Amino acid sequence: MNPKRPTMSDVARRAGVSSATVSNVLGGRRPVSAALAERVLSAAADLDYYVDPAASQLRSGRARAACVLVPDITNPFFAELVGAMEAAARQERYDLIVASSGDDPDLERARLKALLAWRPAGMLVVPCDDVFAGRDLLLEAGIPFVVVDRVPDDIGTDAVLVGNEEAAAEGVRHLLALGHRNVVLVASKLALGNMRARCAGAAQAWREAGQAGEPEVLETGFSVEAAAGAIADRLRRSPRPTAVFALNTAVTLGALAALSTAGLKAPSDVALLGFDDYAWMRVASPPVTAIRQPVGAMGEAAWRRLVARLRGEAAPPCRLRLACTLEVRASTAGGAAASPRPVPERGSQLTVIPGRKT
Amino acid sequence: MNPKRPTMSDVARRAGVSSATVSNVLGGRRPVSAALAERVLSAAADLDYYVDPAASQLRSGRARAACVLVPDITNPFFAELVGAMEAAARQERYDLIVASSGDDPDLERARLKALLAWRPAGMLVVPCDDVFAGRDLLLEAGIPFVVVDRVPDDIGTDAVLVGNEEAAAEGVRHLLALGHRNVVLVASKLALGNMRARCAGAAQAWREAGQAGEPEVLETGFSVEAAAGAIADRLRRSPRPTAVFALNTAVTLGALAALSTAGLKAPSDVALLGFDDYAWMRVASPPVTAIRQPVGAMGEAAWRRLVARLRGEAAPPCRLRLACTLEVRASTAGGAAASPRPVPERGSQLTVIPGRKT
DNA sequence: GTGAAAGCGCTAACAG
DNA sequence: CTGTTAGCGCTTTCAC
Repeated sequence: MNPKRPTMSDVARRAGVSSATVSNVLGGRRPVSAALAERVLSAAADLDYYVDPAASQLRSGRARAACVLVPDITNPFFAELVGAMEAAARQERYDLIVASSGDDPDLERARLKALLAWRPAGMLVVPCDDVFAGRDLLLEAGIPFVVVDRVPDDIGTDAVLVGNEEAAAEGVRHLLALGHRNVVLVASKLALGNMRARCAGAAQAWREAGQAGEPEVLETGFSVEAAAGAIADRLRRSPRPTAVFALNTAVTLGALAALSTAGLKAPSDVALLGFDDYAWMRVASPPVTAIRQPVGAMGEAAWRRLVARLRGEAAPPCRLRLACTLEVRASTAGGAAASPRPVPERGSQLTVIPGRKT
Repeated sequence: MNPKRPTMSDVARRAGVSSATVSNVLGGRRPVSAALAERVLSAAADLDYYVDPAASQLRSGRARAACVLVPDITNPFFAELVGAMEAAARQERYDLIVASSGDDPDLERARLKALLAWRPAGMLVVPCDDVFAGRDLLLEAGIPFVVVDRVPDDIGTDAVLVGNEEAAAEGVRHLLALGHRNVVLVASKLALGNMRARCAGAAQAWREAGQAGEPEVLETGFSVEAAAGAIADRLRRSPRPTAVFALNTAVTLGALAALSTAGLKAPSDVALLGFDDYAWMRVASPPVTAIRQPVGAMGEAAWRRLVARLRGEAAPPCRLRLACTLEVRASTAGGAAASPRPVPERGSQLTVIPGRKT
């Protein structure tokens, strides 16, 4: 069909050397005289030749590819995460094979198998739940892997996540500072560890501020519509909360919809604090105060962790926790009179907490 | 390091057959007696064995992997496109290798080379511009490929895109029907064919409605901030347009920001018609009327086109054009009095226009 | 430094 | 139907 792609021996023939020499020049493993190297390189360029990574890996046993599995590449959060991972991997000349688990544990296992079949050097995974059904497949395969974002508590492996507790705590302190004493936390599903951690962090900050009890928690499910309905219902009951703290993007969208249907204005009627930070939050009316997760940094950090393992690092598993930042806008700050002062930095951007062996 | 992954001969030994038989059972290429097939399958299951696609492809010359190159996986539009492609590919047991070109023609070529090195069965590409610098690499490689979304006019290959002209025309007709006679079109960069096509479609609908001249066109660049600035400037000059038609997501966000800074309300002061359709548009105030692109359908269609070629279809190149739909919301419709009637279907969802040979 | 030859895991001929 | 054998494109001994 097509004029077959050139092979390494084509290059060798053209340069008048053996294929072993071509391999050594291109792979840079063993020294080759400058003269020959020159000839090989120009022959390769003439033929527009590049090494077949599959064949290379088959023979050498070393892969120059890694895999990424996320619950849903369609979700902008994961898309950005994958984008950052890809950029980082490219710099070290690794190719990335990406798959989605569709938030389904069975599919997660199936996709993991398909990915492992490629015999990648390593794997980056965002599990679809806290059980992480695919974990044993990874352990069996014996390749390094890093668990990202949704990290089971007992995971005995490298992990990269955000400081969910601290982020939620900062959000609650912000609301308390504005005088809110009747705050409702809105979570999608408390089955997700991230959601539980955010609720826990919020509750702790609440107590530490000397407040009685805990903020109320509303669990709405994943869809924007469901969240909108549940929040609207809650806003109609009294006592009406003075602030809504939405713990993910979908719920934040739901909260905006609920405010609109309930005919309430933020921040005058109810303050709104959201999670995740997207362009539309800056142009919403009012612009939405939100907790920004360092998505890109998470992707990069996960890749760096993986490469370290690929290079043979044998240190005990470690858990990287990246700090979120609070972006104060009008939905909490009270119109134009909002406090435009910068939010104080909370420690360093990157905290390393050693993980536990399993 | 790890207890080496089982190979096909491990399975053969365990089942007491030759590796060729294992291959035939697992690959289903040639008939095998039920008894042996049974033994092989259970041996494979015991060992948790799965075929190495790289080795398989090396020997057979047939790849069970395809590649996708998009400008930026971080962009929700492309993320959704890739998600749809992945889902479609998975159903036919193909793996997808995904890369981003970073909207840079040089990187596009480099990434294309890296992808082609895997000797994929085929390729799905969203070029980063209308030049499509990587085209020759694909032609050289001699594998089937489908160009998606940003399709050069003279492309002599399979292509999948939306009906940009028709979509923009429908948008303009909607605005005209609401009485708008002073409309400004806002494009990111007219260097992109999609943007030019949308302007052209809008202008044609304008003329066909018996209006004089053409709608004014504003070119703002890619960033939300730049768009916001340019649009705000324009809104301050007179005569102020009565409607703004934003031709992509970023510009739509920019338009919202501009309205806000200019202190204008949609639709009473200025109507706003956006492009692309995301959840936030439904909860914006006012909810944004927008042209929805059938992103998922595009991804699926592109995959189907590719598989057809992989199966050896030799028909002349074809250009699939999918229809967009207008989602009418409050930003154009005039508050609660908005016309909530369904938008009439414009022909079939899928139009096939034969491409030209190059 | 360089080349010849073996072999990674698999499938396609071919023999039986 | 099933087994034997060769070889895909590459890297790696091991000679020289």
